[in-house]
Amino acid sequence: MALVLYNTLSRRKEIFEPLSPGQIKMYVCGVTVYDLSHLGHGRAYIVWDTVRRYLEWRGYEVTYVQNFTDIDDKIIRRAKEENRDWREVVETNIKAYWEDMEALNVRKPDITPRATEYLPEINAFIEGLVHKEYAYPANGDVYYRVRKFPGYGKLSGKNLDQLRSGASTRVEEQQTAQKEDPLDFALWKDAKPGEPSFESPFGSGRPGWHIECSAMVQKCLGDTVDIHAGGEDLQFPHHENEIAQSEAMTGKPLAKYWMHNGFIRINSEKMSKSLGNFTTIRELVKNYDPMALRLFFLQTHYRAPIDFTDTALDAAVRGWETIRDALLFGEQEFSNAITESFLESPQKRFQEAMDNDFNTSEAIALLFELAKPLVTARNKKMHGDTVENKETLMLEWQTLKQLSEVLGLTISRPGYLYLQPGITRASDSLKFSDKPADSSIEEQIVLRTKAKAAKDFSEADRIRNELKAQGIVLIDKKAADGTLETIWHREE
RNA sequence: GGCGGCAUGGCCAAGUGGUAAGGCAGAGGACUGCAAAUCCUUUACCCCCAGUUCGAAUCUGGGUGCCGCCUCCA
Repeated sequence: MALVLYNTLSRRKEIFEPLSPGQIKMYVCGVTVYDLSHLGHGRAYIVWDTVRRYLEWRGYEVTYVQNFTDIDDKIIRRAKEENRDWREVVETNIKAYWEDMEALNVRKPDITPRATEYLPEINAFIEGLVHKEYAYPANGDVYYRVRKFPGYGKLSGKNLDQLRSGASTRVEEQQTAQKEDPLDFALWKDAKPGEPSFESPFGSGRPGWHIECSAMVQKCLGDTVDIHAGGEDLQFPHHENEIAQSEAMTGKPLAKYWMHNGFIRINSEKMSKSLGNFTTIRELVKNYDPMALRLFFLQTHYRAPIDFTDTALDAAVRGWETIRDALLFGEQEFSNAITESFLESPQKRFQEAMDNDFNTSEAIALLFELAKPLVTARNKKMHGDTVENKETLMLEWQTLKQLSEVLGLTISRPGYLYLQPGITRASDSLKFSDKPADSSIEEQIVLRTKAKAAKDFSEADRIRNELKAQGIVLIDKKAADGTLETIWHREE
């Protein structure tokens, strides 16, 4: 079975064949670090992280490069507003980015180039384009001559004459005046007074956004990469411009496959700052398990839009609890007896799902299938019953664990056990079985049992709630001999 | 105005020619003093119309609705 993925360039699903066997060069457009990362960034990098993890699981050696745009108008503006040095703004936000991604279990890229670290490459790139007459200097700026590149629009399906009408009204007057064509875009921007600037053959200034990526892709990965990915909004103009720059320069395709992730919506509207419906990752992670968020994003196909609502998120939280409980149960029951055995059928179906353009929805359905018997066994144990079919359960757990990790779904608190190993019973006869683990809990259970016998249910419930507040959950059940007994376990 | 995408049960969401995965929620039953615990059972003809086909949620045409891009943006 072959891996198939949707290529934005052809607008079709294509069989994936890397440029060189077994190896994949992957470039993902990163963030502009002028602010904290929001949910949309979270989704994007969870998606690409999952793609990377899956490709590696599939046996490929992946080189994953993701840049930071660390010089740009918004960074300069933010620095001014906060009366800070722009470099400080950059460092603060990069640090925050790493923290957020770590919480979401997004692995670090192999290489994380920053625009300002690649100025020699950027300058050389621009010079090359000027030399080939794909670019021209104008009053300290340098622009790309869009009409010179025949393939312009091939990624986004736009054509130049359609674009023209819209563009003319939106570009600043001054800029328009010095451009040969309103659609031409800046490769280098002339320094303005009081703004950070860098020396270059074109005078002092700073690079345009699009050229950074072209230069960094080439330097880090070469002329052609296997996968170039980013948010769907980057399709035009960013990726279109990258293609124009890089392909004009090298004469080779910039990327074999172009992939784009869908956006997040809030109440069916695009999430954006101007609409004020903007949530940062760290804000959300305060209240929700990051893995629930990850599950939430991966339950929807990566190209589809996601409507972000409280009810949908709550559902994901509950869903994650199921998988988490299954993982924890296995951890508790079987961690001493780990073998490298897995169930082949679920693995195979998992691969088939993921091979089909990364169908994480189907893959997650499989995770739930594996989790279900584990959770049932867990519940049985919680109710004092014995766990049967341990061999099968262990295989299910190991398979679940393995496949969950491919999706980046792991328990973030190591050593954290959901169920206390010992379960103590308090029967109606007030005699305890098993080893007493905590006498004060047992005393409470005895008191509650007495209260129940006296039909003082409010007192019985009071005791139960008090223990519950301490994480002790009581369950009444009928024992084998027909009498009632109370068993307890500790949660979290 | 140009280009593109989507429309599946209460909510979310797979499924791309053969009689609808999964999650969440709900309902009924068991158990219980009650139950937030657990167990069992259970809930869809896939926006509308026409067509192709032995057969369509899945293909074609038309319609309706929603959304995105065309400007910095994951």
